[in-house]
Amino acid sequence: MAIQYKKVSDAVIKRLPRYFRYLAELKEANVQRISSGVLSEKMGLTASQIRQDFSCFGGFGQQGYGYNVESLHSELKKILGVDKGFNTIIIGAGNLGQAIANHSKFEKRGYFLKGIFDLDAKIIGKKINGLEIMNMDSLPDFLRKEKVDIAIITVPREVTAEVADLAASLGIKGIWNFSAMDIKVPDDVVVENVHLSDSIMVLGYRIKNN
Amino acid sequence: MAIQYKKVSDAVIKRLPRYFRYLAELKEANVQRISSGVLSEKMGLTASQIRQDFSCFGGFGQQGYGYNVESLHSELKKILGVDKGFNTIIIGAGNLGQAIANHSKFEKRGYFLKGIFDLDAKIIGKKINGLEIMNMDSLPDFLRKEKVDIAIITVPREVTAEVADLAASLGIKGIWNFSAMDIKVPDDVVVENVHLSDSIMVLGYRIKNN
DNA sequence: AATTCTTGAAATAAAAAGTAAAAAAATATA
DNA sequence: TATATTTTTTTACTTTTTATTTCAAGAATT
Repeated sequence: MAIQYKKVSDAVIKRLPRYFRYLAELKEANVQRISSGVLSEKMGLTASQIRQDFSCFGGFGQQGYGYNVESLHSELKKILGVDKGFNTIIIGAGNLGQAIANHSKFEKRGYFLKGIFDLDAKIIGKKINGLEIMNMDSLPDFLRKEKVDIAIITVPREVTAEVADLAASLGIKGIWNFSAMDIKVPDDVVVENVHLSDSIMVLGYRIKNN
Repeated sequence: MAIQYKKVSDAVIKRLPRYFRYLAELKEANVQRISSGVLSEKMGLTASQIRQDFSCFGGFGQQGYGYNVESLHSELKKILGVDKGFNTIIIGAGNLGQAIANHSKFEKRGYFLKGIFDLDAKIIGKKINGLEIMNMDSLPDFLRKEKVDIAIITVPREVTAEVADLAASLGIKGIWNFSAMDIKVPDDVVVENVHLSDSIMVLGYRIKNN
């Protein structure tokens, strides 16, 4: 694990994927080095903020030179855990669950889909992106055999709590929650919410008040 | 438009949909009134924060009584614009676009899908949730005829900027951006990002550092 | 060798967010 | 009706978080 001297602030953490995206772009464009000043213009941040952000994780830059794009990109990869990758399962093979399962980009970026589960007998057995939808009943056995880090929960509201509890009790480390509902699990399980309906409501509010 | 004396902070705005959800639940359960204290326990916030949040938009409560669930819910509805609703279109009818189009909950909550557009000749004409996927070419005409507030952009990275510019130039007021890319549009267009890959990376980071 | 860049770290400043508490208003109770 | 209680509203305060500035030191370039 990366050495971390003090707690990194939330704002910084949320910027990391964005840095990662820009670095990937620069790498793509065969840019070898970049200074915080140039990057700041590209990203609409201040140079000093960028330097401070990176310095939370150690000194990746070099005075008089800037940052090496390739190596900064791979540092970010490590920080985000994308280098080793994460195993995932999807629970809930509805529209959204299937869309995520089909989203090949996630595989490329180190999030490996190992299984898809649902309760609906009508779709169990159906293949999505090469994986058969399995019965929820087989989830405990499955998780005992496979090491899975992340459960992607795309089930209806009503069963969300139950599913989250189950996943947590089976040793899942993180939940990516797409249900319009708050999840309560022990502290050793991390929850990241994607509340789509909340998100569009915020958009609506901002449109009204813009 | 609701009277707004001073700028409401971002943190408050982001909590509004959550309040809205909880109020809906209470209404569902036929709860008539609720005090900030009781609500705070339910939601894991302090009573004082809840009162302060609501007071940004005017006094909806009554001393000695608390908040009337029904009327607070409908106030929130107005604040979020859900009462009048928003017309939307989806640009990009891939996996994610189709999943969103099929997500009937949005309709119920005041986001009305008026059209789906794509470039891919193979899927143009196909019906999703009762709407035919239209050719991007017809977008300008379509937007001249229909009053559309929100463009939901679910196209590949490469065309995101172009599509966003187009939508903005045609009078769209808000963009719900699902592309893993930052969008730059004039200030009269609001952008709300749902960067799924950013979100899962943050989850990964947190798992590693939990 | 001198000059120019550019980082990293510490200190500072600013902003945002949350908490607390007094004042006011309505309700409930006796 | 008077009084006690509840609970909001509003303002002020505190804390936390976030961002900026400054500057010494190191590296590259000329």
